[in-house]
Amino acid sequence: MLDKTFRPAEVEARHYALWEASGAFDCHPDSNAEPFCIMMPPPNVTGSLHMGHALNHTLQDVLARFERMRGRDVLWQPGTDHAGIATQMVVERSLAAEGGSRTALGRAGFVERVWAWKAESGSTITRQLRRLGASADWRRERFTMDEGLSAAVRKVFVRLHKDGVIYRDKRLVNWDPKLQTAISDLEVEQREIKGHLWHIAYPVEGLEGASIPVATTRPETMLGDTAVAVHPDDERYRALIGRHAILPLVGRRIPIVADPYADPETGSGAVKITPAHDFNDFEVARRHSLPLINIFDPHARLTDAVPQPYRGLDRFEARQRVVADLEAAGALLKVEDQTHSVPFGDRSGVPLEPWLTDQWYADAKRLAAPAIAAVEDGRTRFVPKQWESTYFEWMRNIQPWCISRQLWWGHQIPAWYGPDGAVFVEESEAEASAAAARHYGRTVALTRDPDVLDTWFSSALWPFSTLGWPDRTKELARYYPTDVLVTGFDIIFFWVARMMMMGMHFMGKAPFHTVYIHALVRDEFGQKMSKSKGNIIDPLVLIEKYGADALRLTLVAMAAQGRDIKLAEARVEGYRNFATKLWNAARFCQMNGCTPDHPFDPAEAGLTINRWLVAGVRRLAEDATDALVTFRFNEAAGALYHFVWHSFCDWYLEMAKPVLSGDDKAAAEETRGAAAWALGQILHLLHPVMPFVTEELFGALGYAGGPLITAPWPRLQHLPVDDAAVDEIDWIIRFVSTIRSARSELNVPPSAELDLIVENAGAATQRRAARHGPALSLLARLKTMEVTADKLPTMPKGAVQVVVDEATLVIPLAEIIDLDAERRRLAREIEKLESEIGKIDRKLGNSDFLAKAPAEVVEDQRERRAEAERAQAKLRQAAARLKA
RNA sequence: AGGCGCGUAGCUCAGGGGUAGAGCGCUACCUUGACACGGUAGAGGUCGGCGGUUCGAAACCGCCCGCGCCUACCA
Repeated sequence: MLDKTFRPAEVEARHYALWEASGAFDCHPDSNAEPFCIMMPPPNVTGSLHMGHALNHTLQDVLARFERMRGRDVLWQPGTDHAGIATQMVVERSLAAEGGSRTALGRAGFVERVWAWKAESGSTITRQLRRLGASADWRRERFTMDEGLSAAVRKVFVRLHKDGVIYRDKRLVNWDPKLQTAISDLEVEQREIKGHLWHIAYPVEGLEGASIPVATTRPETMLGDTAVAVHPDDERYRALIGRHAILPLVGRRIPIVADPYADPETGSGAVKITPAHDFNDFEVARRHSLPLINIFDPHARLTDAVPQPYRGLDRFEARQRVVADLEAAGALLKVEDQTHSVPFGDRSGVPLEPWLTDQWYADAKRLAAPAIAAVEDGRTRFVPKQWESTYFEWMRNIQPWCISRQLWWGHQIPAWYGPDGAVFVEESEAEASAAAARHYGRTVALTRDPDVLDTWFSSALWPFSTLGWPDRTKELARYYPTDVLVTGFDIIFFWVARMMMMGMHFMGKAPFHTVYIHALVRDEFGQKMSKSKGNIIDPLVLIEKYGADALRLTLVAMAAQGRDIKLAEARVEGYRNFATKLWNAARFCQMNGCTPDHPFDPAEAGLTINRWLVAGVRRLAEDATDALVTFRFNEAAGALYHFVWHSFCDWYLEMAKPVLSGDDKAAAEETRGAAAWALGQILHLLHPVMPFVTEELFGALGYAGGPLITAPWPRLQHLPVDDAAVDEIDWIIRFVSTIRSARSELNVPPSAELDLIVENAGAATQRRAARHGPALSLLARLKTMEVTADKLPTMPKGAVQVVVDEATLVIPLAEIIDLDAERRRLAREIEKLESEIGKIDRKLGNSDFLAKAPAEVVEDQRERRAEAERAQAKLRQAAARLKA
């Protein structure tokens, strides 16, 4: 016998281990089944499970389990990402804690240390994904720095270099002075900062006492100025164009140039040009052949290129010093408060410096073109569709991708330099040496480029590198292109776009047919979860408290397309209650012999309730299937929740009770089989969302063909939908609800059993009442029920009258009834119907409505009016009889 | 500045040209042999505002207001 409540912890561990050991998660490359492949977005190896992971992997697991049950050969390819910067920072921090440092260890020692860290701590996240129930094929788990994947990276780099897509260039990059590395545009986080706008007077050479005012938010950069620009049409400064200004504090002669970049409306209209430390200024300098003066070292401290007093100062100290000196020199015109955005490193959290360095770039524009086309013509579609415009917007304006990083942890760039700086890009040192020997005509010593690649470079290859590329493996042929990618919108640019580009370039096909973009999980007030706000909800805590199924159902039920999820713990609790409800429904079935050993043919059900049940289950299966196929996860969850609770438990099992304990043995037997069948179908349909509780119940009730994880998905389209049975049960629900409502409003004690008279009963009502007497009595708490086609000649004293269809239900309540309450109730009902009739009359009185609305809509309104009027007449009559 | 999304019950949200929905919360009653993590019945809404299209708009279109996010720029 099942316990009174479901206890998830023990069940989850047991079933997960069984599933994994039984090979249920395994793909079958040799099978004849149609493949279905999902590439898991590899979580950072440093990661631990957060709500975003929980949502992302729940949705993937729902799809994987659904398609597996539908008979597809599912490969859900798992793995982790080496996460260059993040991992290097983690290991550096732990080194620092023990008094060591990266530089003290040296490169080889440090990398070894990171691998040791990975061996010890790198499986945290995958262990946690298992807790969630993720049914990935863990045998195939990959890591972006595995040898195979690393070989793929080298091959891609070399090929793209030979194709001219990858090249080396000296230009401004976003430099992170804390991490000491370049980063890509995407890793820049703009933050609004309250700062100042300093207006500085630059004296003009040859014009005694004249100066040109410039305005800046970064006064320290003036030390690197090499020009002042004004707009060519700006009357105020036209006379100064071609002259020179004398840079205060430095004394350098710098030209005053005309350039449309200078906006007369902004600042003073004259803009200082610091080409080595500003992206716009760099372009201006290029147009005017201005010199570049690099005033920062890699730590963003001032170099020897600035006057003596400032050398070696940190950029923030330098600012104070420069402002003070300008003021002392009388060159500071004014200072205004100004809010402006400042670029910060998303990992380091410090302001970035545009800095001139040699880096490796990928010509993303070239790679983007086929990737754009693939989405334009629908080879890859985004769900929801509006994300396609986000993708297009970025891809069509894509900038060169800086792919080198000055780190130690990552894929070292396969480029070697000869003694004269000639570069040899090859997949191995031996090949590079050979190429160099050919180039120089002799063997030379080569130096390898110390940089590593952007982490996203290797994840861009994930859809094919994990399948064995560049080898032509069976898996690659079978599972690429993959079916659906499930991910968050925050990495469309970082990852999705780059996989599209690399997939098109190297495989000739887009890596997925569908990209399903889900929302962000926020706290219950809509705030982004963050450590600093302290509003993080830990999925593992929720799993422990409510079970993985409850968390999964919550996330799935709230995963409406295109909307963020505001998660409150109360929601998880509510869905945990659903798991308990399901559990108890199964317990009821078990206690009443509604078990699968009782045969039932759903196509041949005899009893009305069972025919109704079959129709309901069939529709549920269709709805759930449709919803999952179209990624409407929330609708699938909603349909399942509603059917199980409000159809199966609230009505079916209640109506089944008198049958199960009744005298009709055949009816009881059929109902036992029907309940068991329906519960079995429900367990199948719920399994992708709630794998643990369904698997447990499936086993505990003795269903055959387990485990459920590999059981076939219900296909019930062939089953009958008996409209007459549906109408009949709807009538029962109306009948019972009407009586309950009256009882409640008149404060009839729930325990009181009533003697009911149904008068004016038509043929259908008489037949239905006769067939469902026991159920009606139980559900409406009746002692006796008398049904007559006639109208009662006299009303029993103190009788309540309610209307169901054509019949009037007369409930004698002489001892119990509160006559005033009953009068008020009737008046209220009549009033309600009156307003409804009024509404319909306004429509029917509109000749345009009659002329132009579809006939069935008009007819429907007429019927509704007639019905309302009939009910109202009966209630009026009842009110009259009550008085008498 | 541009783009995208959102505004529906106290809260969190579905829905979507013809009866206004769910969960939670709230109120009353009920420990009835599956379930109090439960049952029954209820209260609660001019669907952000203004126009337009339509026989009919909460839904479609336009504008406005408010909120959120993304991208770009900011001397």
